[in-house]
Amino acid sequence: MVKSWIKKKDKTTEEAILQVARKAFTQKGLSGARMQDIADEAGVNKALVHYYFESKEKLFGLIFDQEFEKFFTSLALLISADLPLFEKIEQIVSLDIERLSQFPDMPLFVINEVSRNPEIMAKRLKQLQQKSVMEDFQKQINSEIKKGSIKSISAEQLLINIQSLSVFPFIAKPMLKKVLQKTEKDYQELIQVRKKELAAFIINAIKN
Amino acid sequence: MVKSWIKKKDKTTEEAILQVARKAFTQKGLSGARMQDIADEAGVNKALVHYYFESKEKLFGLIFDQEFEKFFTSLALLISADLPLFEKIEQIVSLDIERLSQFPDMPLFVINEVSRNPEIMAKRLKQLQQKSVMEDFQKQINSEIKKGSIKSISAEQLLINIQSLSVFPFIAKPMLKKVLQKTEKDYQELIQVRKKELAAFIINAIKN
DNA sequence: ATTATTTTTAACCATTTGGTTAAAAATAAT
DNA sequence: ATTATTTTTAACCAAATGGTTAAAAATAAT
Repeated sequence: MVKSWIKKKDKTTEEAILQVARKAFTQKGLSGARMQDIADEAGVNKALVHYYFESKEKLFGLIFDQEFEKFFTSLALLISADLPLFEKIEQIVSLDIERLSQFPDMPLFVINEVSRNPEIMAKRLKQLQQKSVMEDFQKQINSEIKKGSIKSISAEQLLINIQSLSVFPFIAKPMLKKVLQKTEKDYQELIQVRKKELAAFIINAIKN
Repeated sequence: MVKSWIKKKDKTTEEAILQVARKAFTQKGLSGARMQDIADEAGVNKALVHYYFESKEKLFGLIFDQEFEKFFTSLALLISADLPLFEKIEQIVSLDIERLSQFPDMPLFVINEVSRNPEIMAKRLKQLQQKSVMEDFQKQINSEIKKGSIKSISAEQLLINIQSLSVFPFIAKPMLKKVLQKTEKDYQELIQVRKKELAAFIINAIKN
């Protein structure tokens, strides 16, 4: 419990715990993760974990916030950015797949914990929640539909489609790997192919 | 522990437990579900749950098998069925969304537990694992590509795309509901719209 | 009716789990 | 150097958890 009026020399212990805890929670979930395991893997006494983070729920909450933000940060900005639609789709797909490659455990973790306890999101929604984001995107799409450059579709359905196609292969990776009998290397290759082909797939689906 | 050489009069108790256990496991996962809760909700003593199903793992295994089968049954058949490609896509999407509407907790449960323990799938893969299913599908697609009726795509990528678009909105439902600020009714309506539009979206994406 | 078998329960048990406490060790302030 | 403060630990604790046991209740067989 760092007293703020005292300058602390290093946060390495606290950070080490947080890092280990993130791995534990994202891989095993709130109920599956064990405080003792977190302490052990961080090489500290369990009481120290409580000393820094009070309770399992508080620690979990911290990590959830960070992972949740990873999910939506920059995505919200991109959705309502001032970019040609097709280019925007390309950038969203590209951003998604890069982000997901970097944090592969994140989406299943967030989805899981929101499913288990939907209230957890309440406070955390800031950007996407702002109506203007989806409204602006809808306007852009309506304009394209009117121009006749794309088929009729709602902003929501299009956004769900993009996120489905980007996120699902990461969420279902262990299952898909087995079903399609892929090695890790094979599967990563498959993802790289997706990164190239996905935007075109989506654009073809809506363009006239 | 029903002795098989004796005819048993009713399976209602065993079935009641199984039903309650399914709900518990699909909603809370293996580590989140509690044997005591299952017993309580089924209105029986906890020892009786063990009497019928031995251990938590065994009970979980039973339910996983059943849910896992829901995920793939009839899908494997459809994929390699002798149907025109576009019609096949329509039927797969239709089957998926009906199945998912009926068992909304199933996909996240299966994906989760496979992620937590990939070995769990090993024994359970029968149909899709048979190479002929994906091979037949690939042949059909190759034939269409050669004819020039669709763009180049691998059977695997197309299958992943279809499943992503169908399954993700169910997996991420609590999150999407909050983000898009939908009531339960709104969201179900959104799913119904998808059921109509999704096949066309996919077909447009690949057709020349 | 009596016996055998199956189903169900209450009472336990050992282990795990999140969490606390008091003291020790390390570090900083004076 | 001494004191104050922060960091870390060992030893606990109560509750929860999966599981067991022996006996009772219910049902079936004779």
